[in-house]
Amino acid sequence: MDAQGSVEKAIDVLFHLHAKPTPCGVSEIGRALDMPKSSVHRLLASLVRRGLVERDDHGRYRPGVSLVALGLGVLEREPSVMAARPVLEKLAAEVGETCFLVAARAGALIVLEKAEGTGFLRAAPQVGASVPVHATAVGKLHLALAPDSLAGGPDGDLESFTAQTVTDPAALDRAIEAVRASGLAWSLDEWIAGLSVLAAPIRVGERLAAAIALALPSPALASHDVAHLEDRVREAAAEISGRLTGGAART
Amino acid sequence: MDAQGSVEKAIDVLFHLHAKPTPCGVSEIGRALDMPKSSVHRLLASLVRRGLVERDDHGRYRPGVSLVALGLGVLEREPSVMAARPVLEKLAAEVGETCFLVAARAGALIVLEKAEGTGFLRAAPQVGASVPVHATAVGKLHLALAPDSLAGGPDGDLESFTAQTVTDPAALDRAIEAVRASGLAWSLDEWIAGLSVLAAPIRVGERLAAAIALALPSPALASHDVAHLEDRVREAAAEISGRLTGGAART
DNA sequence: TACGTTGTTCCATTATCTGGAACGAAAGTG
DNA sequence: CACTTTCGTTCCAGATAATGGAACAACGTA
Repeated sequence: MDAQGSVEKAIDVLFHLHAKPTPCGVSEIGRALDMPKSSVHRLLASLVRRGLVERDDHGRYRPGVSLVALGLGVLEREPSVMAARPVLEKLAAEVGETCFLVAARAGALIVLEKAEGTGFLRAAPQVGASVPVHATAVGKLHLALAPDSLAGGPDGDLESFTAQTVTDPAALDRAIEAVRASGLAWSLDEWIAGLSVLAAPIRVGERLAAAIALALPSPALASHDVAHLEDRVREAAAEISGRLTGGAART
Repeated sequence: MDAQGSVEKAIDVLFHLHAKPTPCGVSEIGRALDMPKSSVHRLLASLVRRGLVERDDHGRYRPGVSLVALGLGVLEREPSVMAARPVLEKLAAEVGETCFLVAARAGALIVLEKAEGTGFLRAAPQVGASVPVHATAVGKLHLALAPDSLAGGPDGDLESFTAQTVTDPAALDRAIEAVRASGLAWSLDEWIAGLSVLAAPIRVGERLAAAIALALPSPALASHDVAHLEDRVREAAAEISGRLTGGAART
């Protein structure tokens, strides 16, 4: 966690600003990151000069708007996002629930895109956020189909989020085997109580490029035709796969 | 444009990666930014360690997924975005055309949010991008109602984008006066040929907090009831203003 | 008013960044 | 297939730029 160079310290400052919901002052950051005020001040000055950090009316610091262009640029660069966006929106509108595009990046599972449904379950994970592996549908999907894409095996540290979280490695292995057999993954209240997720793989060739996930409030499972949901999610994933391999990713 | 410290150089490298559509190599960046390979390599290593930069299969460098969390975090932090999002979506769905939320940040006009319509005109500006001042509807709106929010007066450098761009300062002043009188701003092919935009101010108290913009292909103006469009955009802006002042910005 | 805290500036010390050169590997070329 | 070019990476002495304590001024508060 220690910073080695000035650029890494600057990035740490940036992430601290990002983590805090309200603008921060120099002294506060210095105390939190154990850095002298003058260093924080100088690093912030550099960040401000490049627009990564701004100052509000009271002189306090907050993340700057240049970051949104950088962040959105990353998403536009991802072909899977471009291919998945319309499909996600169509699926979300049909089913009325929120669905996500998730992929393994830098050894973690990152939410790349989201299409919100009409139900109460809005914005469960944020775009850009990372989700746990062993307690989510997309995580089990990756463990089953592309375990190498995730850093750090799920061994030993199976954190328990809810009473339904699978914490026994052997049980997790069985679940993974079931996912491999069916080509679909479920997560029933295993990460967040009341949240059930159905995930399907998006393949390009033999590789697992990403996963599509449909999130529902667990009680809503009773009022849905589960077999139909599985078919629709599978179809959507296949459609995205087709767009990716077919090369029709242009706007 | 010259970098002074290592953090600013690192940020310059980051922006260069963002500007290039494809992943870059160390030497290429060094040549473009006039920096020795070894410096670029070390800066990139720091950026990679913090996840702001990633490497593809061929070892080349590209912006990393950490940036999307940072960028999206900035948007979530903006109350105007949270307040405007549902209104923008509703307006876009009703009119069938793309509409934007634009605000002045750091002396420039930044697109904060976008709701795409069903027409052909998709994604004209990107979220996070900046738009010119004197040739756009939102720009004239800001010049009329809050000129101090924009850095650098529009004097002298009225760049001509199309044949319709207003390049005469006196004519621009007259246009600004008309905007101030009507409370609405139009841009007819002044920035991009074929693109017409209608903008209305979002006020919080006396201050101009942001602007809502409805973009249409210029030929579509004939098939729309322009007076009705103006009313709807005005209503939408008023609704966002109300959400901002009413304090009902919670999810 | 006196106090505590803030953001900012200054400056000598030295740690850190610099950037040229050398290296092995990979890609391109004859 | 050998040759050449270009790539990414590592190394290291020199020198620049980062460091952090102290002093300063500006608010906001007791």
